[in-house]
Amino acid sequence: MHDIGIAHWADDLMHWAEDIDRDLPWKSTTDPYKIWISEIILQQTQVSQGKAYYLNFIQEFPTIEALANAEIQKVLKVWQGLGYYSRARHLHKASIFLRDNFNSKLPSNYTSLRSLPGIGDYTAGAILSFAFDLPFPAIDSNVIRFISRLFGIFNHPSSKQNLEALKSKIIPGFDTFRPSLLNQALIDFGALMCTPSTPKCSECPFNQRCYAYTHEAVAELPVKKKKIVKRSRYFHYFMITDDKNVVLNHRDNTDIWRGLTEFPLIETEDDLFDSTEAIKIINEKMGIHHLNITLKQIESKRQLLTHQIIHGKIYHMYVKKIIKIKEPYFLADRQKVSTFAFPKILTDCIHLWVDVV
DNA sequence: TAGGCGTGGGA
DNA sequence: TTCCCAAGCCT
Repeated sequence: MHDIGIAHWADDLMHWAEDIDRDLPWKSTTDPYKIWISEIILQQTQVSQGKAYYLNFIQEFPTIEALANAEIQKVLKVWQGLGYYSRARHLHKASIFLRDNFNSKLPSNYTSLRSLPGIGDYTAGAILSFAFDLPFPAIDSNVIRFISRLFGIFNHPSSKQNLEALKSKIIPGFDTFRPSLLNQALIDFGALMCTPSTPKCSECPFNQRCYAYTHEAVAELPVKKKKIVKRSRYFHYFMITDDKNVVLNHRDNTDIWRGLTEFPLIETEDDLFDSTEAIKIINEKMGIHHLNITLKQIESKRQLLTHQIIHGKIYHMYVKKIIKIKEPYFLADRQKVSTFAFPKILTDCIHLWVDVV
């Protein structure tokens, strides 16, 4: 492995960081709770997208207790549109555990933090260093990219060996620099200078020492993960309403958008769809018996997920008066609808109905 | 270890 | 359009 010596590169990194002032709301606090929330929100999420959610989240749930005492539905609602909803469920679950077992405080040791749902190696390091200034690395994709390029680390990206190699470069730096500052500098450098595409090599203080730059391997590092194969799925949603209510369903625990709310759904193998089949299901599974049922397609949307392409069609069906509905389906009026969290593919249609008075 | 989990933005 | 990837974690 390419070795340039810890003292000098960390020294230069910290010097670079002196001039950096990213005005981000979670940077001006040492409240472990707020740091925790910010780190969870920023997982696989760009700062530009997460910032507003962070501000809103800590306003809705200013403390661990407030979060623990909230309903999960409310937490998911605040999370709506951000994606990776297990983050919200884990936050809620962890906050309840902390309220009941840790006096509503985040622990300041690695083992306890790591045992909380949703907190992995990176987030534990981030909380320990940013909130408590303890010497733990916080190795996110920014840091992986920067350190891999600088030292020419070609390990398999998801191997334990790779993580250990990265750690071994960073940990000695804590002898000299405050963990919070060194970790922040590493992340900022990856985010602002050593970017994924077109990094600012010409103005980089390390360019003459950087393995990737000097070996023309910037594009090869960090080592890329295997390409994801996306599969297509075809969702047919039925927005069944009368003047007051709409029929809804909670998604179960075995698929995407777990815990979110949606319209009754039929999934098919392709885009083709038999409406007589749908009406049969509406009659039998929902118990809606109505003469002269007509379905009108009102929307066609495509939603790209990490592993799936959802081809969604939304049909509207107006029923003069929905008397009752079979489980697990349930009815919600306009006011109640706004308390549920919907996947992005449905939010426009929900507004279409809710906003019509 | 590999696959799965959302959404948005930029090249 | 399509692809990559973004302050990862869980199983």
